Amino acid sequence: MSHVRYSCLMPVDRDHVLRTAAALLTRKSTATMDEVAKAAGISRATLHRHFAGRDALVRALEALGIAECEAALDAARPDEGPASDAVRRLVREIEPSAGLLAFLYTENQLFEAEQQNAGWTRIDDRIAALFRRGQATGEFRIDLTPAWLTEALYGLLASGAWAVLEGRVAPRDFTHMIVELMLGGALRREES
Amino acid sequence: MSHVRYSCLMPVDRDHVLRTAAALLTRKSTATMDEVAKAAGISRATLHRHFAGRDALVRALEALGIAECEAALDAARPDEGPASDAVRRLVREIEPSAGLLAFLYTENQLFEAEQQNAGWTRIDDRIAALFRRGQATGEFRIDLTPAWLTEALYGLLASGAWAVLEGRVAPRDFTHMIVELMLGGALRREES
DNA sequence: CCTGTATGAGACATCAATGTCTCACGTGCG
DNA sequence: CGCACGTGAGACATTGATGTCTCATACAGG
Repeated sequence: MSHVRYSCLMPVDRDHVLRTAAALLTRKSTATMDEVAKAAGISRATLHRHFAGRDALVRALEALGIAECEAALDAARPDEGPASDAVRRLVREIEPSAGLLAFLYTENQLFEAEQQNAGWTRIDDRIAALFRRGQATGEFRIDLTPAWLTEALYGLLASGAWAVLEGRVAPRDFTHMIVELMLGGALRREES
Repeated sequence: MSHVRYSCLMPVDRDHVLRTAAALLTRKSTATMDEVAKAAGISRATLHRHFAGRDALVRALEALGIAECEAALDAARPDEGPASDAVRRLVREIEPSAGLLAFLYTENQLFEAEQQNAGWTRIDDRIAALFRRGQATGEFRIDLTPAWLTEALYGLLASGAWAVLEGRVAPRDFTHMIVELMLGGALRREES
């Protein structure tokens, strides 16, 4: 794994293919292998050489999404300082992956009875733990369960990604919109 | 259109088929016509007699979703009283349709360049107007745009519907969880 | 220069879902 | 009773995506 072999005109960059596929599937979750290949600038044959099939591609995207989520969680230091600041850091870190997350979030509805990737459970637990910590310190209200807050955060990330995609929200406002709604809600606060 | 003809054992109830389909597609958005027919307790042939194809079925579901949303908006009286109470009424009224809405919300990602049903625009406008009214009266903060609040409400409704479906949230808490997060956010309020 | 390797293009079979059709059955109605 | 109507079951062709294959090409390295 130390030396990479470059051979032809364009030595297919697995990571580039995955990111292109993620961007496409975020917009059109039913895109065909042919469309994914064209979007990545490679032929369908080559795409199929690197990912055995559509399933394998989605699984690879899932693995990428999990990896990015965990990296975001690590970078957000969810155990340090006020929980609200940690939530803000988390959303900021996770923003670049929001589109991919939105795709996987809806795609996961397909994983019905099957065992879902253990990575998601780990991420769910870490995020729920953050909200639980905030409740323990008195920062967060306790009538909203950590599980729901976690789920809601996913939903808002997906909504935010789509809203930006369709031009209903400015990209630069993404983090602010999500964090402020998530933490403060729509009601105007009495100056505290 | 005044008298209905009953003919055979089970005179297919169009509304029943639609609601069964909605419930199924909420759980498995890729269900086939065969699965939809089985879920509704009719044969694929009969299903196809009532809905020309999958497209027609989805369109019918869209029309149903729009109708239920508008009915919920009417019942919620969005122009009366405090805007926050109106939001609460709206979520309560829309709760039974949340599953269908969640399906349509993700399905709409497919309506890429096509003209989306004008009904959604009308609903978007009415909900956005409610948030705008709340901002005008000083109830709602003004740094979150009405368009984003509307989008976020859709996202939370979908998240809530799925969370209930998977048992992560108790059905009876649905409205409370959504309204409280939407309006108040996760932060604990200073006693106001 | 020659070989190895990965690609692009395209042909091909396969499979699942769809849409269409026919036919037999059972019920309501005349 | 007999007719009309809607249904269920199943056969059938069609379509679109998928997975597999072959072959020509182009570059890298020896």
